[in-house]
Amino acid sequence: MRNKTSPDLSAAPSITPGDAGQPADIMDERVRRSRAAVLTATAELLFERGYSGVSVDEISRRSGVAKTTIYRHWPARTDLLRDACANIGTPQTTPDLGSLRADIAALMAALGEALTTARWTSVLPSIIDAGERAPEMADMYRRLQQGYSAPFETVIRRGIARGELPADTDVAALVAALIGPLFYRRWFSREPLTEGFVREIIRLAVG
Amino acid sequence: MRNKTSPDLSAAPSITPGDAGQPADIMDERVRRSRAAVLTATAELLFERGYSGVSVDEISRRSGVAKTTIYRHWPARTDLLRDACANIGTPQTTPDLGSLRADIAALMAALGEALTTARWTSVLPSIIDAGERAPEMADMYRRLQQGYSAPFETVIRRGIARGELPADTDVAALVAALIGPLFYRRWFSREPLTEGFVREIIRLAVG
DNA sequence: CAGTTACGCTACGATACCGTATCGTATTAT
DNA sequence: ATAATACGATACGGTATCGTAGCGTAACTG
Repeated sequence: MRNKTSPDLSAAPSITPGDAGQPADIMDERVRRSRAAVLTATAELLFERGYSGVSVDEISRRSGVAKTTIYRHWPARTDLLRDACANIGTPQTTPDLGSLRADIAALMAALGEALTTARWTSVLPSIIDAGERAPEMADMYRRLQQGYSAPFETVIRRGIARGELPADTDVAALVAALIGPLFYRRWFSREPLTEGFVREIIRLAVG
Repeated sequence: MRNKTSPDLSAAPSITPGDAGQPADIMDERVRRSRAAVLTATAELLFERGYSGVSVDEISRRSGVAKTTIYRHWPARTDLLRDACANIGTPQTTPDLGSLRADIAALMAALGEALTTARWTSVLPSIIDAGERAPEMADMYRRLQQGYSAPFETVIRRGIARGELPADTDVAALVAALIGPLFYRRWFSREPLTEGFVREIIRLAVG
């Protein structure tokens, strides 16, 4: 009845790209296993070699999933890479500790920790590079980025509402003044990202 | 007498990598032309496709210089790319306008201008990506980076000497607080980098 | 002007990669 | 159990790399 070449995921309309239209618990067990193994191996390779250094053949070798099977799930290499990149990053939660200073301190400490320890930080430049030329990669990255900036915006807006910041505060600029220097240290100046440095940046921005 | 495969540059000891041991005015005219054409085409390709998207064959096509000639000048693709990358960027001068605020304003305006207009900004993520895995690319990038940060450090140190900043100012952190947010806007958040934004960042850092 | 030197061209060999086709087998759902 | 479905293995065809070899020609230098 159906096309024989691609796993059946048509029962529910496709929502996310890369054919994950079916909730994971209804999905055929074999499909779930293959997809997970492939995405894990892809992430691993991304960490090691960056976006442009990942090949489907190597993903197949590393994951133990046949290359043909990979192409049954993702129509092209770029679709697979987009899916894999969309799931990297350290999920951030929005603190609510009662004061702007405390919330900012918590967010900045978490960000500093992620930037110095998380493996995905080595991939990000290559993802941004891909986004410089591929609009759909830029879209995907935008969502990743907002996962980091949104909590900052939230706590800053709360701070404004509480009167801890002027009503005409430039929220986006303040976010940049907080996150920017940390990113700068990790990827551009490559100096050590210490707690003292983070404190100093906080002091300058909302001191 | 000599090896027939590689241009003769042995009269003076090699100083810079990628065989530019000979000053440009003593160099054989043909060598000078070839090197220049290749480096120009390479830079062009870097702007268009990023570090990992540049191939020697395409450089040869684009520059009109035979691939064999390219390999007579650079032993490997990576050496050529390193040379080409080392010359991108907008050379920065260190202002001396009498006050810290004026110097900072001048530097930040120039940086903001470069980040919004210069073509090399699209290549930088791929260079940083290369540096994440290749130490010699990281070294090359470090020199590029210092071209931007050094003028900031200079004017800040002068400001400290003048008493415009506390003697215990964390110079590196202040540089990060100034440059970081601008870099953040250009490559990470991709929001418009306006003069108002630059002013706000300056105000927060040295307000 | 003569000898040296750099260059262009073509042709390689080797490798890596993308994406597809085919066919038989194993697993899952019904 | 049985039919539907996903998977694995192998083998492709096509392209794009990297880097080298050989040979004739053009250009520069002294």
